[in-house]
Amino acid sequence: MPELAEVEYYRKQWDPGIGETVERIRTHPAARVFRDTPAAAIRRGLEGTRFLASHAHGKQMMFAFSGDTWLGLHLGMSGELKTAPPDSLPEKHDHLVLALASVSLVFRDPRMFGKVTLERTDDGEAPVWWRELPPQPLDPGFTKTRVRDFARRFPKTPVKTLLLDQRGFPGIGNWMADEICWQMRIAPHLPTGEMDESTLDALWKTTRRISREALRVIGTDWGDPGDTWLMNHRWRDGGICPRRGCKTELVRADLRGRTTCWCPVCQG
DNA sequence: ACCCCTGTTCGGCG
DNA sequence: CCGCCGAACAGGGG
Repeated sequence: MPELAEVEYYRKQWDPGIGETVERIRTHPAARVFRDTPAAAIRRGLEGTRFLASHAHGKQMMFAFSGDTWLGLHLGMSGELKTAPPDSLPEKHDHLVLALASVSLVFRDPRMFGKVTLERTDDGEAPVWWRELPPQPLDPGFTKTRVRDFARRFPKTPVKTLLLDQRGFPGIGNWMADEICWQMRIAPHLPTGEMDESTLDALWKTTRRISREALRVIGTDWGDPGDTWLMNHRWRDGGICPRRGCKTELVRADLRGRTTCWCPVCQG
C-alpha cells in the first residue's frame, strides 16, 4: 500500500502514545523485518524509553525515543501501523508491538518486505543516513534544477521508471508515478532523454502538486482524491480514462517489472 | 488452482 | 565501473 501520503497517514497512527514510556515489547519470532537489527536488540534498546516524536520522509519513517534512541521503519509492500488496547495480544502478522501505559503501538506486515531498525546516536540528532535522505518533492531542496539534472543522468530510462527511483523522487510509488504521467499527458515509456527542458519543469511541478494534494487528502485521514484522478480507475481491467470527454479504455501493461496504467489517447 | 500485487535488493549480463 | 533487467523475497486476496 504505502507511498508518500499513505506513509504520512500511518506515521500519525502512533501519535496517541507520544509522551508515554515503553513498558513491554513483543516481537514476532520469525519476522524477516528485523534483518538489520536483531529483535532482541530492539527489545533491549527500547524498553523503558519514552516515545517522543515521529517523522516521515518519503517512504521512510523515524520514531524518536528518549536516550537518543531511534526506531526506523519502512512499510515495504504490505506494512501498516495501528494502535491496539495496551493488553491485547499480537495477531499473526504483528511483528513489533510496543505496549505503553494507555495504548499498544503495532507494526503489522504480512509479506514482510518492510524493515525495522534501531540505532543510538550521541548528539541528539537522528542517524546520519536519515539526515542525508534526498529531498522530498515538497522540500526546498527539490528544485527544478535538481529534477532536470537527475533526469539527464538516465536519458534512456522511461519517465515512469525514473519517478520510482527513490534517490530522485523519494516517496513516489507505483500509483503516484502513473498519476503524474497521466496528469502531464505523457506516455510512461517516454525516455527522459526525449523530454525537453519545459517538459522536465512540468514533471517537477506535477510531482509537487500531486504530492501536495495526496498528502492533504490521503495523508490526513485516508480521504479519496476523487474520480478526476487516474488512481480510482487504474486497478481493474476495463477502467475508463476519467479525463473529461475522453472515455477511452485504459491500458494496463508491464513496464520494467511494474504494472503500469495509462490512457493510449491522452498519453499517446 | 492460479494469477495478481501501492517495494526494494541482488546478481548476472553487456 | 555503470546501467539494465529479471528474480527473489512472502502471504493474502480475487
